[in-house]
Amino acid sequence: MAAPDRKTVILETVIRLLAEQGLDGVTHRAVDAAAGLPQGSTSYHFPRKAALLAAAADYLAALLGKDCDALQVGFAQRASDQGMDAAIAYVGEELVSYADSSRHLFLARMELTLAASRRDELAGVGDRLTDAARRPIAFFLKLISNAATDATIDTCAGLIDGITLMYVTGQGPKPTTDQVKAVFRAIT
Amino acid sequence: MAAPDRKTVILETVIRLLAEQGLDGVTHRAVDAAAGLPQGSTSYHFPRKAALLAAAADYLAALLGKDCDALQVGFAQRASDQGMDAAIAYVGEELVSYADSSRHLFLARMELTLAASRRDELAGVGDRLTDAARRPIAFFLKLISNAATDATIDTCAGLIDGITLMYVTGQGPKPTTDQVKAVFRAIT
DNA sequence: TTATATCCACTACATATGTAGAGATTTGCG
DNA sequence: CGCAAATCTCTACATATGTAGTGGATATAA
Repeated sequence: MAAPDRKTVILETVIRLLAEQGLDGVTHRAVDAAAGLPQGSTSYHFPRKAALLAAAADYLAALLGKDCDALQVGFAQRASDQGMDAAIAYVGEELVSYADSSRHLFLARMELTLAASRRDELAGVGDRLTDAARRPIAFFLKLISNAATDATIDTCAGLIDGITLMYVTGQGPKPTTDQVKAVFRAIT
Repeated sequence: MAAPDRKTVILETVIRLLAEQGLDGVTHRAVDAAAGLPQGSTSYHFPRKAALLAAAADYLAALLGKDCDALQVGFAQRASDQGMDAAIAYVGEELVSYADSSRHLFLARMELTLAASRRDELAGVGDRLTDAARRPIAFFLKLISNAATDATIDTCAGLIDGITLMYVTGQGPKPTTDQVKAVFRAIT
């Protein structure tokens, strides 16, 4: 944590603002203020707004990647300590509790995915984010089922995102591990 | 179609802009221009931007309601003409083809739901939209299964939204009727 | 018809925003 | 140290945006 890089501070603030205020809450000045940096800092490091958003998306994808790595490490530990079943249960629990623990990461991803789907300057950003979000799903899918094609993974990732979105926006109940497992089994 | 009401033209344009450009593409002047109305028209009818968005959301909810009504009428016709199985198949097909036919309605709903979840001025908007989107899901669910609780309907609506969102943003494959049915069966 | 209220087109203005640039400051390195 | 390069802070400016106001057109009712 010692002396966090300026750009990193900015990108983390962008992700937080995306989650809290949406795309139009992200302005150069708003980022400066929210990060406690002097006005002009964000403009200096990311003069183009599209580049700022693209950089934030890549940073977000990296964060998602780290979470997925941690998940796999946690799985491996439990698999050797408590056996396969407990390890699988752990991954399932982590996936659903992720809706709470990483609410802002999820919301930021939704904002960026939506924006990327219609803004040419953000071409590719959506794919990188989706790929990062797919990884833990694919991991879990392969744990509980042997037959997991790309199409199946896509579908499951979409399903998980959907119930998470409804939950996170206050429009639906919190997903449960059993539901997730049932859905996965139904698809595969 | 004769002499469409000014406010209606404006609200339809807002929904189109929401889908095409997102929340930050919706400004009073942009709506005027996209609707081919003189500058100031949108400002006159909806001075507050929050009121403009709320009105657009209610209009969108009404559109979704009409589509659902049409779905139920279509179902009733086919049920008497071709029997129950064909009627159920029809509803299932309509639900998945909706991702294409009403792409812009779906995207606008996502934008508004996301915005409503964090902006106090839009309180209630998200609920009305979600309720409208839930209706056809609930209808289909009750057709293919007898046991359909509110929680089940919520979950299924979220699942459908998720795969639709991934498809519509170019991040996933097009959902199929079989998948939808399988998911519904798994949940109920 | 006239009176009246609504609807409409246009203009005005304060603020917010993206972007650029000019100095000041810090950092890396011989 | 001394100097060059990178980094930072601040200011400036053209445009975009939300919002208000001002007449004129139009419809409606007595």
